[in-house]
Amino acid sequence: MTTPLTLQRIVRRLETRVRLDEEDRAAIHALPVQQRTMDPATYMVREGETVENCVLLLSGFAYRHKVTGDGQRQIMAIHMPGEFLDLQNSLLGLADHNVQALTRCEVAIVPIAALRKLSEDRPRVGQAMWIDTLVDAAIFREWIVNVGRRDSISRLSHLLCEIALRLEEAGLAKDRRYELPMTQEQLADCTGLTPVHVNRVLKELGRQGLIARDKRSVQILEWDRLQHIGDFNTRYLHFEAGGPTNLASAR
Amino acid sequence: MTTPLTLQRIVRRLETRVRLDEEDRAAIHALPVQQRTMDPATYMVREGETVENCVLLLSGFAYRHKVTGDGQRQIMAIHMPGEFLDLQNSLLGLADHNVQALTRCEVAIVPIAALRKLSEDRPRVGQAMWIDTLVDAAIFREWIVNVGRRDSISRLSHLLCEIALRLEEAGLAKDRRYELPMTQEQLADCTGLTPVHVNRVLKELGRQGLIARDKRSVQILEWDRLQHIGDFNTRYLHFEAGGPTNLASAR
DNA sequence: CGATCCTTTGATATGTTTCAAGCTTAGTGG
DNA sequence: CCACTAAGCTTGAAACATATCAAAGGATCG
Repeated sequence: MTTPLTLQRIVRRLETRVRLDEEDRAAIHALPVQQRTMDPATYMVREGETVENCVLLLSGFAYRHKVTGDGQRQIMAIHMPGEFLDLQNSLLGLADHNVQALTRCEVAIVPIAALRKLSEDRPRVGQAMWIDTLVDAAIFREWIVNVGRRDSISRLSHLLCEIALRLEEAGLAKDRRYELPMTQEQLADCTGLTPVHVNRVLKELGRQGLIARDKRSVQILEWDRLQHIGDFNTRYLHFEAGGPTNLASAR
Repeated sequence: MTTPLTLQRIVRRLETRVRLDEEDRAAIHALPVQQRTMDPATYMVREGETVENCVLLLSGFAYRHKVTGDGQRQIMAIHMPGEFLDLQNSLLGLADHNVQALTRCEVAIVPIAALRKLSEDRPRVGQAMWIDTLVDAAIFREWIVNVGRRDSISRLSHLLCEIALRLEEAGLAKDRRYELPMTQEQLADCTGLTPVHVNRVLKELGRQGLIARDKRSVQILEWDRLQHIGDFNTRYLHFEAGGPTNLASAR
């Protein structure tokens, strides 16, 4: 049941922001973990349901979203390998939004009760999980700004910058090139635009020589200009000092 | 230095979501607290600065915001008496947004270091503070939806509903009537609209008999319809079972 | 190799912004 | 207590960004 490799991953994730001691690590290694694979579009959490488990993404992408009364969807976050998905809902009873697999995903599943106990027995581990959710919240805030106050070109530029840096930070991309795991419709749902308009804006970014696309692959050709157009500043991502080393110009 | 009354308030706030024992309470009462009054528009936290203190709002209103590169402002949250203001920034090093007094405020100030230690010594208190920030995050998410996918009438209706319920939950308003602590420009900054348009929409809500305004006072005349127009559902506020008793129709 | 999902493009419609000016209210000093 | 000022509210007309509608062209996968 316990798969050492995935627990190793949890330890690594938590240790990026808080120093843990041997006992902390041991407690994490004692967690009951189950590993699973999920097909694209599988729901990991559904709005209105009680959350029993917490999911750690081992591979693949997932996203949070809500659907409005008239059926429009808004994506509130995208998640990449190494990130916790359900600390957000875990301590709050009923889930207030959906979490869904974007691509095929491998996940580690931990019962909430175990995490809750862990956070009581090993306060520093609890603090690390808390900080993890605070970084999520910082990104939510930036998205409010993005969607509330920037025009369509800035919005998409901002999103492309964020994804690039988060992927690089996670060691999943480099040289400002990556495989975008989303359709244009999903990009639209991230930015509060229509798919049609996303298409036009992406074309425009290409025409201006800022990015190059080939199918789902994105290459940022002019990082500084794209960052400027997207009004993008890394502060809200709260990378540790160090961060993606090859992106000095980004900070 | 320690003012028992304000500490009492912290205990009450934290106890709404996690059961605390005597030792937990004692530890909270041992916190070094300073009380202060702040004029409207005073900055409590400034983007880019290190956060040394955590502020609990005792009276008055405050708000979180960022300013974009071209000088537009987006408000990401408004806070009312009884709420913690800086748990969000506290554990993350540099603040990624501003927190400012909306009205004259009385606040209790606690050094971050003390809170950090408290959360290690008394894990359940740490958990309570964590949950507090998770509720903030839930509200951030709903605001992304509001600003991203609802039209101007829904957006403002939604905001008016949220403020009404949060005030009532805090015992600061009843019968769906309250004093709105914001100018129309600030409402615009909450909803990603222009002040001019906020004005027109408020007029429209009045014309439709949904609300009545007199200066800053707002009375919601038709709760059910306003809630419907605003696509408003309380789930994301994560009130405890019970909640504002006189608002059965709201849940 | 047909079917489905995704992307692209054009024409038109619309909600919201922008600009500009007048009006009201609250606060301040003479 | 009035006059003055600044801040906030209200209204109208024109401009603009983005949405909507519609249809065709690619890609992907069983």
